[in-house]
Amino acid sequence: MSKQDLSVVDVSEAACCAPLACEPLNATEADELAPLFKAIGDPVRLRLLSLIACHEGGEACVCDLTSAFDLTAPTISHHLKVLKQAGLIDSERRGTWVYYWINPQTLQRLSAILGPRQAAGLVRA
Amino acid sequence: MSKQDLSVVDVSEAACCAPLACEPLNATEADELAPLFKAIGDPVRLRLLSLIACHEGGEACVCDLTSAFDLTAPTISHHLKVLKQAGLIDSERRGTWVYYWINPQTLQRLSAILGPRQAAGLVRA
DNA sequence: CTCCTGTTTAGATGAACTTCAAATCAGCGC
DNA sequence: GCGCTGATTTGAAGTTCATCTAAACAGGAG
Repeated sequence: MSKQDLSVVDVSEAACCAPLACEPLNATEADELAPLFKAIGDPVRLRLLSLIACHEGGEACVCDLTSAFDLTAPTISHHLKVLKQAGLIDSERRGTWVYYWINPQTLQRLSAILGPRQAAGLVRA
Repeated sequence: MSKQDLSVVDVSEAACCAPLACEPLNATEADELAPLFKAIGDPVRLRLLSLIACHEGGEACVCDLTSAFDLTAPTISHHLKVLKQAGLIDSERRGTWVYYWINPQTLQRLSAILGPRQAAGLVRA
């Protein structure tokens, strides 16, 4: 708590246009960001993320997800854990079932890093 | 101007909000997209991509890139190959040096998938 | 042509990842 | 309590990946 709360390395959000194309990521930033992309760099996890995001109410229980794959429950559970540890999703147990939902902030952050626009509505076309 | 005409006007992709959050990716789409994310899911490759994107003229030669890492030239070459095979960058040899540049289309596509190009203004602090 | 620098390929090794089966944990109903 | 269903953890097998060294390839200079 030396300075303000610079908790997460947030990539100079306001300043430039395309974060990734504006100034080179340093090793620290890359080490922090790469695992997020790696987490969605798997077909199963990408589909899981999509299934959760699309599910009504914005959340889905594991049983719904498992039935969409030809994989065993432990495998799905493993992938969900990876996504959760990356901060892409969150979960909560309600009675018998465990529900997962998307963390929009994290997703948005990744999109912003890759994509030029979106930094502000005033960005030139 | 029958109703048929209207029905033809399909706004499947324009109407929705966030590709990933709109309707679930099927296995084929996920199998196609995941490798792209996996390609940038490595700290070295993410930095490489950023270094290339930021370099003046939009392109960088391998010698510039190699010097930014504590890795051997073959390792850098390997990572560049991965990025190129994913369609994220392209390259050309000019005399002694080989130059790499970003393929903006691919990058934009990934950003669009993650980023809810949602109508509402984004976070404006 | 021969050497030298820059880049890529080939092969090898150790770490990480995906997946499963078996076991364990967490609620719910009898 | 006991058993049942849903979900996660554990341990292990097979595969993929990142990285290196050594060698090959490409182009320019002497």
